[in-house]
Amino acid sequence: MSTGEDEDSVTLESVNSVTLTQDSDGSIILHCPPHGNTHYLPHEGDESFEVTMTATDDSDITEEGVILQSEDPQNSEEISPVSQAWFTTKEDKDTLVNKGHKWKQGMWSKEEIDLLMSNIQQYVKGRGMEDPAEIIFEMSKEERKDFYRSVAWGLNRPLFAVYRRVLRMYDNRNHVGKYSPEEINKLKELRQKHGNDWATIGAALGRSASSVKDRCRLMKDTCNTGKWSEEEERRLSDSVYALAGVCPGRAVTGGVSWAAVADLVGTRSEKQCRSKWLNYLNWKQSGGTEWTKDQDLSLVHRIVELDVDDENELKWEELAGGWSSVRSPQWLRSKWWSIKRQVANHKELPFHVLLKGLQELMETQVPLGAGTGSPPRPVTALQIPLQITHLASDSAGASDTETITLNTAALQTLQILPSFHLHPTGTPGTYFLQTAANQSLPLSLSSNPTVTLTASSSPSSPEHIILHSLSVSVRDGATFTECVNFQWTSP
DNA sequence: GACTAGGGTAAGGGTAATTAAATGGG
DNA sequence: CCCCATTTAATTACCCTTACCCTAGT
Repeated sequence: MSTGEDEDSVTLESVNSVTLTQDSDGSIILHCPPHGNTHYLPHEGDESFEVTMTATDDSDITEEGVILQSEDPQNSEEISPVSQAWFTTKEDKDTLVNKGHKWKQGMWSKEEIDLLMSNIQQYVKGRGMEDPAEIIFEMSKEERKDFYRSVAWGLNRPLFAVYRRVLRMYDNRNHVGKYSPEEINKLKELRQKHGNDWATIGAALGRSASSVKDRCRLMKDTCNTGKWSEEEERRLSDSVYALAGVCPGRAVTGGVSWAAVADLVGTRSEKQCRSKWLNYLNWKQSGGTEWTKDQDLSLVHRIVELDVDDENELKWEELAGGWSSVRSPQWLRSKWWSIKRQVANHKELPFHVLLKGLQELMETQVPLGAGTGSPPRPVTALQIPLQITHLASDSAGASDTETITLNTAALQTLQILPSFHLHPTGTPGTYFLQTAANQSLPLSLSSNPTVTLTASSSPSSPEHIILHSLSVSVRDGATFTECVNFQWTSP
């Protein structure tokens, strides 16, 4: 895409209005004022017309453009036995999985957290209380009897895992942030006095037990920081190979006790050893080659091929196989993260949308992340192809409603910004809606948003269309809520 | 007395985000 | 050589599981 020409056309900057222009090469450019005035101005129909963009996937649309939601599949589901017992053993897990039950572990997905929170909310509301912390920390277990069972509904995790997460989530001494130097000193003192009684130490510091425990793991009185010396690196490799019981040069990416390694190394903590090994030494010792830029795309391709719905279904051990430039599965995973984070709104995107978008972008050489120009680090958001069936530009003056069809995926990634561009890709009818970063719209997977633009042609220059309003509505379940409604005043 | 459900702890393997240091052009 | 913007290495806050322990009730 010829970004240069686009820049040129950004000449038309009316302060209080949004203009949609089309330049010589056919690019359509939409401009909003730099600070996005959002005050409401009820303008009547004078020369305006409406463009309604309606999200469609394969579901049906009513005449108003409101899409009927296909039934929630979730309701019909049985309560999973996984979430109803306090299982702790591997055997329990295996028997349940063999019976065909889902068993989730590892990091909680956003969906799971949302479900958990809403379960808690429901439980609390049902009992006429307002603060879940009351139940969790103040009630006796008799009083909260079925609490954990209830909130675990719909989650394919054992009760104890749910229980853990709830405690962490509502313990306000658990997300305190960085330790100050004073805290560190106090922590060292307390450690001397109380040993590994983390609960006591935590109470004295106003931190959770696990927080102080973790902080202590990072510091060892004999620890070096900063760059590793060659001598240290050598000790690390020797220790890892010795403890893993393999001959030097073989890849080792797990199965060693890092605490034991750290003891042998002497000058580094277990965390430092692990990190150094997995992110550098393992690869260096086994004669790895440098990772090249085009392997970024190869990685995306390989992930696409796996065709999984959820990112945490990816098996990094498998993905890491086959290339000498990969330092460890963990390293490859962080590589993926750095690729993914170039998309400003990656967190809001469903996995398959993100993947597809990334692939398209990388294949078409659209630069990600940093722009080429002088403005510092303008992180671009994902560009989403937009199917535009037709756009009203004739019949200036007539109040007109046009429907622009775009897929749901596109709208899920829409970000409202001071300025965004619509520019054609060469294929008539296919456009990119490109927005810049920062203000993203929290559209969820299930939402079917409707975008409405109101605009009018400019009397002085008929080829310019002034955008008066832009609103986005999102349906969440049965309720239809408006989540963005910008109106701009005319000059 | 053994057994069990529910609840709890410390240790240690992890991830994700931030910060510090190195690097590569202009 | 300096000045930056990026990239990479190191650090750190926080997360999750495992392996065990405890207690009240049966």
